[in-house]
Amino acid sequence: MNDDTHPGDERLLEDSGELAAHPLTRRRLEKLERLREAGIDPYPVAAFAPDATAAALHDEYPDLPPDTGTGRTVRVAGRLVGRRDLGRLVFGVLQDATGRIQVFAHEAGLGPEGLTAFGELDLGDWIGVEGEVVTTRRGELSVAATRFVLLAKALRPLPEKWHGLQDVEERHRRRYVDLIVNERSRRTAVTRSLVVRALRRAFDRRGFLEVETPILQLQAGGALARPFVTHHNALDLDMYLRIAEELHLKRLVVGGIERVYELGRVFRNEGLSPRHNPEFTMLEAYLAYADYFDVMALVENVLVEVVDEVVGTRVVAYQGAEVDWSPPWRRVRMLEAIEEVTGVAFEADMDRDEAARLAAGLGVEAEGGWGTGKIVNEVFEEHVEATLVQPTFVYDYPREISPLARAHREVPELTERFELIVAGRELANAFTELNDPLEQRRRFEEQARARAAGDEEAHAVDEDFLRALEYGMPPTGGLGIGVDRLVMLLTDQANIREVILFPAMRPEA
RNA sequence: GGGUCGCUAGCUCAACCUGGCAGAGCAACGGACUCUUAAUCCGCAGGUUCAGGGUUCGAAUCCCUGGCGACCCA
Repeated sequence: MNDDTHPGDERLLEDSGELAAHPLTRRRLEKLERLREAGIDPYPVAAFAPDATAAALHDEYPDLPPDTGTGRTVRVAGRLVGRRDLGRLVFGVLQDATGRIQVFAHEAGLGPEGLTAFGELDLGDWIGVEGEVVTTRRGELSVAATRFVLLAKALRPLPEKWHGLQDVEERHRRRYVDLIVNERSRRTAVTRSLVVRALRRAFDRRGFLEVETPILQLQAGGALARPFVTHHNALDLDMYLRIAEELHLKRLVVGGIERVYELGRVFRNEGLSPRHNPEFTMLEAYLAYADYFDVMALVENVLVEVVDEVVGTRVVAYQGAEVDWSPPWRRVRMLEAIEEVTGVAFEADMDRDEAARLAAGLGVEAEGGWGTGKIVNEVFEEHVEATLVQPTFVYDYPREISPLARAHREVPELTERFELIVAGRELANAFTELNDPLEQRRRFEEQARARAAGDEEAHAVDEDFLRALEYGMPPTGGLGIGVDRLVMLLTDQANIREVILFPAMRPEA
């Protein structure tokens, strides 16, 4: 290597912008050009077909003694992430999708020119290596290269080999780099995929039909949240990104799909926080002939299956606590849970001002538009939710905050709704669905009044949904599971951005 | 929206409190080395200290404004 300029440099530099401006990347650009001059394509097509992976080799030869050959020739491919150059002998570290394997490069295998070329590779380059599976004198399983191929040249340097990429902002903005150098990020991404697969399998096995419903909607309903607005040019119409899957899935139950689910992205126009990303993944499922107790059993069974399949143990560490997913999970009525923690006994049919007075005693100031139900819910969220570490079904939620849930069979101010709380946060939300179209209309109208009074998260009246209910929806139980939160719980991640590969970020400065 | 903290070489971090030549390790570059495992050894190079403004003889450092991020609160 030297610093002489080479033919083509001028054009190269013009084409490559900031890469040419920095010495580290400029050297790589120059190397790229020299490869081309030497007739080597730095981005060849289908240049190499690997027939082995790092993990498979380690699995197959776990106990090979040091300094041993196997007589088996393999082709491995991946990114060069480490190199120890001893002159006439070079150790490389190849990282593929399954793990890492050492490459042993010496003259006996590659010849002098080949060895030199191997030494001139940059960390980050993709290569393919063919050679015998051996162990070195120190016992490291390696591929003793007899041939290697450059598969793709890397023009930017990798982060530090030991500490990796630590800067959280940079890890999220450059997830590709994060994944290259941070094992935990890769593991989290894999676990997420396993969780999603296990959820699908659990619902599929129970006879649920997976469907896809509109994300672009004329009206965003099914949850109490503000939607994103977008615009359809051809129709010259403002449209909304969905905030839930609920109303369409229940239309499908009306249509006779008795077990239905959707696992997809929903969008809520709210702030960023360690637990909120504006787009996140929700699984909603509906089953006919069921009530919320049936749904509790379903949620418990499904999630235990997922935990067993993905984690393998039922006690899972989360942020210093131990979450024991072993069923049965505790079940407690919301009002009882509040009394248990605060010592204050709210009643569902309590006068609104009395509820406000009790709440004030607990440091929760009721706003003007809040009724008893909303006040009670605030008290629960403020004082109780965070105390529920082990999986807990909290049930019988106030009607006021549950416009789509069926009224409680005994207490009219309540609904047959539950939330599953784990590690102090809501993981699932479910209810016996409200299928009385006239009652649903009244609930929508209550919401419309709240909306008119300034509550931007209040539910809008959805006439077509009401029309669907008017055709008759069977008794139905429904549920929603926050998939991102489930993944957080199973990967011990405190921040939702760690379980979303490309989390929402403000534009770079 | 408010508060606290952070942003220094490609990466990981010092120097900031107490203003006085901006440093180390890794990566890179030149060299040595046929069994390394964060290889080792010798040498060399690398900076818009997030941006802008202010104070000062002098600012990475102190002050102000802004940007991005983390955490807490709403």
